[in-house]
Amino acid sequence: MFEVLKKDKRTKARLGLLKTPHGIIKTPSYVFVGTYGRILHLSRNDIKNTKTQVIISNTFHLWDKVESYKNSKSVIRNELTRNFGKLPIMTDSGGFQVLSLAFSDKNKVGKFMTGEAKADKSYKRSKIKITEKGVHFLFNGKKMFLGPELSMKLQEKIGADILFAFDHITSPLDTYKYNQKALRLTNKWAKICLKEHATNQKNRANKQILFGIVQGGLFKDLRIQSAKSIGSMPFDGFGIGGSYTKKQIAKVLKWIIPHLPEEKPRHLLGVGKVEDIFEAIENGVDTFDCVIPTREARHGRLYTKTGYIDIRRGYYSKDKKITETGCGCFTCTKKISRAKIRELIKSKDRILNAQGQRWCLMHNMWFFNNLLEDIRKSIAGGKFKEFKKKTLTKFKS
RNA sequence: GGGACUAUGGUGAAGUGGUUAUCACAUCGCUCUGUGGCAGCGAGGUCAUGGGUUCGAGUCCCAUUAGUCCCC
Repeated sequence: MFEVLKKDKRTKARLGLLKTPHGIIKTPSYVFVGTYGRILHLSRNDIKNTKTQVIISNTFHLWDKVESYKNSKSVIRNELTRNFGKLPIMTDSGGFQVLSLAFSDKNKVGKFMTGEAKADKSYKRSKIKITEKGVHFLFNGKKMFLGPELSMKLQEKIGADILFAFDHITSPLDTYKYNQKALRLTNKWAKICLKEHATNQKNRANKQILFGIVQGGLFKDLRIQSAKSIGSMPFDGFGIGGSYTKKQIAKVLKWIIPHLPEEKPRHLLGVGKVEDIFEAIENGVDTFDCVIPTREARHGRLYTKTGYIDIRRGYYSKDKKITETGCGCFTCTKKISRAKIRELIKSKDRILNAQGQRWCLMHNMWFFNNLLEDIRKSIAGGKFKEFKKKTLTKFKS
């Protein structure tokens, strides 16, 4: 299922192949986010043009579909394949909603996650109730419940290639004691997920892959404890979860990675700025997903080797150059100028605006896929460190 | 020559005389890390100019200037 092709001599970076029922992922690889089972504004052909290898959708957001297609098998998987193309797909467990729904205001979640809201006492986990069995919460005025068994059942029906166990994420604002409690639940739920998963896979032709999730917040002993316990369970791979204040990702990874089995793949959940990618890979991460390339594309931020540009700025209104000279993305190859992209994305017309977003999406996704391709080459050539230094020196964030 | 109307950030508009002048678009700046639908947050006006009335004027009065329209 997972094959390590080469290990970097100076770092923990590694080159690998992650084999799934719907294709092989060359690792390290970026995983793009298609929460609702599609990438907004992109057709499967567009996605193909971005060299995307794998996409992650969200169980929580696809829940409705599972309900409505209760009796017809593989309908959702077929729909995902229709939207994404024939690609390996991951599904997140819905565990993250434990956090985001608890704070409902989406703008606050970010702050909550990065710990920037330390002084604000209104950040309380007040809108949900977490029990031994899972999480009770209100959504659109409806009382709902999601737990490990249900998450596994839903994920089985959605039909992704790689599934994640239902975990309990914490925030940098949570105390040691709270993290301890959360960790106990994550471990307990992990076992339930494994059991449920085994049952679900019995009659499946193409077995789905299941990743367990390491938690433990920003506490070294809890992280190590979690890596050891989750790492010793018979998962196919491991997700690394949590939320971090800026620049703590590498530190946490250094605690965890030594305690995870070498032969199994590791996925870092929700992280993916350019600098973070290098830190993650350097510390032994194989895949990672993040909304940054797609969300920022929709907001008009385009990535280049020297940093990003905010294409909506007036400065670009007469800029006839393509986004980046030498870029092989569909947008740049089609010679869509910065001025044109700006004109479209600034448009109040829905259709035109969507076209602008599409050009940006294709550029950014290609940019990140290309970067990862270069990283893979650098590991293959034994020059990862040099490539990291060269790239980050040039790239100004 | 006579009369009417208008004059508020870059643009277009709102503003019964009373705390830090409102909105949209544009501009500039910041943000986005297990997203979800033309993103969010923030900055820049002292209200054409000069006087006057008033405790207090963008808001009332006068003059000047500019523009639009009408009459001769």
